[in-house]
Amino acid sequence: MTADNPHDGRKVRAEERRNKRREEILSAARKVFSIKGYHASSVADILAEAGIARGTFYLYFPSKRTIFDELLEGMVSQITGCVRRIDVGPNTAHHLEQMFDNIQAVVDVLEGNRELTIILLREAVGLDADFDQKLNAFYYRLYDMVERALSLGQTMGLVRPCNTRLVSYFVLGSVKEMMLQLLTDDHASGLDRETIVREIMDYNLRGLFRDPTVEPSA
Amino acid sequence: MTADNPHDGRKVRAEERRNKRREEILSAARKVFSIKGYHASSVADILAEAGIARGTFYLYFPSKRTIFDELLEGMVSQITGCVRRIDVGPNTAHHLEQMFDNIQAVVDVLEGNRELTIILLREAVGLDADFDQKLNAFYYRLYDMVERALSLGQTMGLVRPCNTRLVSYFVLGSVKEMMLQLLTDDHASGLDRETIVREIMDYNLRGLFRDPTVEPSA
Amino acid sequence: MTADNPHDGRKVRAEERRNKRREEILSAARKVFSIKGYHASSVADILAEAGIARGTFYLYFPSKRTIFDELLEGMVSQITGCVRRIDVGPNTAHHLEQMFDNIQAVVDVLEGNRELTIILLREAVGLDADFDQKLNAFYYRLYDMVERALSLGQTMGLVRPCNTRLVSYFVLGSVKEMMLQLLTDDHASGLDRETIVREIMDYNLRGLFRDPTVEPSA
Amino acid sequence: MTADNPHDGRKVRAEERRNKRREEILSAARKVFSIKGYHASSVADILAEAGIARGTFYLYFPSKRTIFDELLEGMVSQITGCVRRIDVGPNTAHHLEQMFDNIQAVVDVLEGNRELTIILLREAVGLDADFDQKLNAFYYRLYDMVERALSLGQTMGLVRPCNTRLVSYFVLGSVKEMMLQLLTDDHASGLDRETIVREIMDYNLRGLFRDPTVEPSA
DNA sequence: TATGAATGAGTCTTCATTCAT
DNA sequence: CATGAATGAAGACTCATTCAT
Repeated sequence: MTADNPHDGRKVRAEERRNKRREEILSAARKVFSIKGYHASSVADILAEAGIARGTFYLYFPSKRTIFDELLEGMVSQITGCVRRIDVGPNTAHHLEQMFDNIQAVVDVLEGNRELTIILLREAVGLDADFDQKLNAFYYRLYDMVERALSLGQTMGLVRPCNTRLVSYFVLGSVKEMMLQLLTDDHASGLDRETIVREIMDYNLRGLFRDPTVEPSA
Repeated sequence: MTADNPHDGRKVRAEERRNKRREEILSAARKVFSIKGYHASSVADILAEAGIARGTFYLYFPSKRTIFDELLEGMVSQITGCVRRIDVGPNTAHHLEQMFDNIQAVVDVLEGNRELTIILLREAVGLDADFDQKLNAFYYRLYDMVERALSLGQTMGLVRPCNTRLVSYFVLGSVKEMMLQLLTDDHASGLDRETIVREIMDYNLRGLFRDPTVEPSA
Repeated sequence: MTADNPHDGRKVRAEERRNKRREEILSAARKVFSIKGYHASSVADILAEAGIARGTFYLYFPSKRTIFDELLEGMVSQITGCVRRIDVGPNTAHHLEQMFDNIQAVVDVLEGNRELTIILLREAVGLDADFDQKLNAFYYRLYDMVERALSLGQTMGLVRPCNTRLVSYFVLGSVKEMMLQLLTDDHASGLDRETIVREIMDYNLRGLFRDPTVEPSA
Repeated sequence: MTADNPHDGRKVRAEERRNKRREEILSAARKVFSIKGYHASSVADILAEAGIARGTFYLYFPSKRTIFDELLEGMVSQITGCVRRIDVGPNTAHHLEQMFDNIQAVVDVLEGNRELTIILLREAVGLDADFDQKLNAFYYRLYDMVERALSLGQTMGLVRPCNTRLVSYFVLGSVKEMMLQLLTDDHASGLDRETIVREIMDYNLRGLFRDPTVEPSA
């Protein structure tokens, strides 16, 4: 059971090599998908990018579709994972900070996974009913988080009266569109993360706060 | 010269029948594409939906791709056509009204073409370089319109200082996301157009206006 | 029964119109086939050339294949019809004259039906087993005529000993190739019929005659 | 560096297998095309003949057209390659021998590639402008060789005055027709190569030589 | 008789997946 | 484990022929 068991050691190293290979293929697929899109990308493209043989691919992934799923699942869980539920506290600033942190975290993840983000925002829709379902579930979860935050804010008198469901669409939609354009258009980038997040906050909060005297962005 | 010339009459009726058939096929394609997406839809699906034979399809449209293009082009031109450039006048209310009218017009078009809107918002990306180009051109045009309106608003002291490009992404993104969700989710609809437009205006304007005392929604 | 029976007259005129139409279509098909070849020619091409509707074509000919057959049959019977069996007479010159006349007649027919000749020589092979059969029958008949003439010539001591079958291939082959090239290449034409026939005679006879002192071409 | 390097060995054997398979498919296509002709042959026919799956075909050849081209190109280059330009020497016999060798070589190639010859002589015309071009270029080259040989012969006083272009058509035409008939008709074969070549020589030379006392065939 | 819209069998080609080596 | 040749289902498109008007 100890690590110095030669049998286990071999196993471990084999496992490591296998994982390394897996990652290489995933990486190649990520690149290919983000450039050409799911449908325009062939398994052959991934093979070429990864420098492996056809059979090898299917040794690690059961299908083209599966590897795409896995890439997106990873992205989805990263995003879901980086968002923290707003902690109900006594003072406003605290909530704002949490919201700010959340947005910043999400933007960080998106920017840090340029390729996956592009895939998620452009290609991950309309593949088939199965996948649409999954993706919808993901987005619903995000909508719900935003919606609950809004409701909470309304209860606390921080957020003006509004249809929270609709506004949750607005909030996520505005972020999605901006991120996609920023990552896609070469001449649209060049903005630092700070600016981006502040613009998001300003845009959203000034529209959401009942009390216009609050100044969210320092 | 009169319409009751039998020859002309026959011609006219033939033309009518032809257009009717074309519309039927377009309609079938619209439905199929909006449900299954471009790639998952086969010409056979369209034939089945339209109740016609293979050859008939190609009698009216040269390819699967072409009919898809035509559907989207129609949608794009409807949207582009219903938007009026904001007329620069002396008083704020006037501008707001114009903006309101524009948004209302767009929302009307989108709601009136549920299937096409779904296609436009979900599927019309990543098909191929050619089409992406066209679609980008369309969105750029919209971005520019919004951006120019924002700049004008800033000049006139109505709009707070902001990165107008980024904010144009926000504005369109929020509307796109909301419309897609509204048209896609069965339980999310049920909102009347009035409410939707007012929410859009509130959400956007309260974030954009420098003077928070303005009350855009009556 | 007389021609002035109004009913018969109408019938006759109808028959005439019908034949005229038939000829127009045949003519259009001839042109189209000779330019684009059988396979590259579509029924639509013929319709366009003839200025008729799809259905009309099938009112006169049961299929694309049939009209092609008919064109070639016409050509074949013209050729077969213009060749006269060599009349066995006592003197050589007479035979030569007959041969000369035959060749001249064939060349006349071929030159007078440029389009059909091209079709016959280029396209009328490899269509399908059925047609190949027919065409072979036609050529066999020609081979046989030449072969019998050669045998006769040998019996009469005019033709040198040779494999008459092989030589019949040579004779027809040389004429076929030349005609095709002459009709096909624009810069190869310009030769008058006289020259062509004399060259054919010289080429063939000087090789076939045992007695080299004979001077076939005047 | 030696051949028994296991890696190289495997590579070499793989290459061999690939070539073998290629040849099998080529062979199947050759057979199918020579029997049914290009247009009447479907890729499915070739697959059935070769005993392979659809995909396999396209693994070795990009299209039906391509494999046909390759077959003919091979035949064309074999023919072109086996013909030697007549070497200008002082005595007649020498020239005749060279001519004889050339004809013999061509006949050998044609007889040794029965199927390809049939394809070349029957089908390789009227496929499309592209291919007709190629084939014409090939024939023009042959015509030119014959024509130049004739001109040379005329200069040397060996060949009687004649239109060398026309006669080059005669010469090639006679050989083409005979070969096609010989290879196509089952009952027409049975002649040995010697006889065939001698008949060709006799037929052509006795018509071309000014001096009829020359006896080309021993 | 003439029309031309409709038909659908037939073909080529692609590409994700399998499997023997 | 790795390989890449082989597979064959699936899909787009053509065009000769039919038939209702």
